Amino acid sequence: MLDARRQLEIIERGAAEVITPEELSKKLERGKPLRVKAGFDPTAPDIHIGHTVLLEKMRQLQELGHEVIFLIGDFTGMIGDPSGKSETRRPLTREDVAQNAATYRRQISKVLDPHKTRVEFNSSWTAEMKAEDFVRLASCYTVARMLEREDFRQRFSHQNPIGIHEFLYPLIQGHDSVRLKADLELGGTDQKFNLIVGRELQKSYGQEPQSIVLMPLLEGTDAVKKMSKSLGNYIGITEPAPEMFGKLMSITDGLMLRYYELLSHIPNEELQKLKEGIKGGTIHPMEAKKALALEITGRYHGQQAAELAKQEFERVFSKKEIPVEITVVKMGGKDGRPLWLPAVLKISGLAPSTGEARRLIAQGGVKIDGERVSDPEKELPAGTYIISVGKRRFVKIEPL
RNA sequence: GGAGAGGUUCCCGAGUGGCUAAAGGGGACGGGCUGUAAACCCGUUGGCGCAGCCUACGGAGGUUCGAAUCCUCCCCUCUCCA
Repeated sequence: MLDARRQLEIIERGAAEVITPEELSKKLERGKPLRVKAGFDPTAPDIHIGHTVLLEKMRQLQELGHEVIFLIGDFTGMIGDPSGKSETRRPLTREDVAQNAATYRRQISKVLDPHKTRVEFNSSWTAEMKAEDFVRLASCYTVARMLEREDFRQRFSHQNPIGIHEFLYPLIQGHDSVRLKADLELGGTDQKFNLIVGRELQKSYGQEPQSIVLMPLLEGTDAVKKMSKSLGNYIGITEPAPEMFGKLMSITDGLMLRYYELLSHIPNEELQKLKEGIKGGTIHPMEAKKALALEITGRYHGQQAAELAKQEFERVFSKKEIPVEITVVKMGGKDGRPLWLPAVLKISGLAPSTGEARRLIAQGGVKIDGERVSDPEKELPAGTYIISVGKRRFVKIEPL
């Protein structure tokens, strides 16, 4: 095992907060593998690279020789995290959970070593708890301390409802740490309160409290809001390689450095050099971004696919050539009559409506075989054409 | 249970009888500049073979030559009191 100081350096990379570094350092100095816990929601198993920030941290800990537990909160999921607005959740069935777990297992194997990863479900011990066990658990915490949690505090002061059962969420999550005898728990910054409850509960149950590493919530491709599916600023890890590569290339330089810090496997020293190189002008940001896109795309699709995605990117955007893979749409007017361009754009999916198509043409966004067209009433005789809208949407039209 | 506020186009949000396909902002898209960056500038942002027509301001009716705007009923959201 690496010495404690080096380990801590690696663990702290990208972390928003460590509670507390001194305490964690002491644990590491013992030279024994730590038991590391990270909990995941049993819903939404279709993960994006924002979720992988936590997974990458888990991977690092695995490589440092620690025992990593991937905990699926299937029991907690029935309560619904209070922070998740008021959406009443449909309780997941056993089959849902099993299926989601399988998806998780498959997707996380791209980051974590499946043989070293212990997967647990918190229902396996929570479902067996008796009423008195819950009472004992609940007695370990006070209402006043519960109300320290920001969203509880706010709702309480605004006289908005707080279900009693919502208090169980942090308690059960903390109790998981007790059951697992966790030395360290990882979570997003939004989980801070819950993880701290875990510490308190461990003390109540006579255990050494877990340390905590909080990871930031990764900003999405817009560089402002946190990555989420509903905001459409995400990069899903199952997206096709060219798509993934392209999205990574479109992020801002600042965000690129953040992605490097939180997602790349390059060591801290190299990261430092990279930052300096970009600042000093010896490294072109675009080259650095290509390397990042290559690394991440390669992680989920393999080196070869990533390399092809890069070539494709350079082909289409640097050399302005047409893509290798291009959607082909066959169409033709009746009796060889010419095709009305806006209709062609609509049918081929390049525009959602003929109105939109007209606008795109008028604004100079449409090219046929590389030639810009400006007449919305343009008609095309039957034939083969490459039509493009903007920089990235291409379709090949062929006669029926 | 009682009192009040509100539901407008992708989102926020103006609009209180015709000049309103509906201000302004955000987002998105297209163009310019570039590194598909970012920032910035310009433009577009209901549908339709489009100088015109059709559909739209929670839903259903009604008043009116004319309604997002006025009336009636219904649905939903929120706030305050109990």
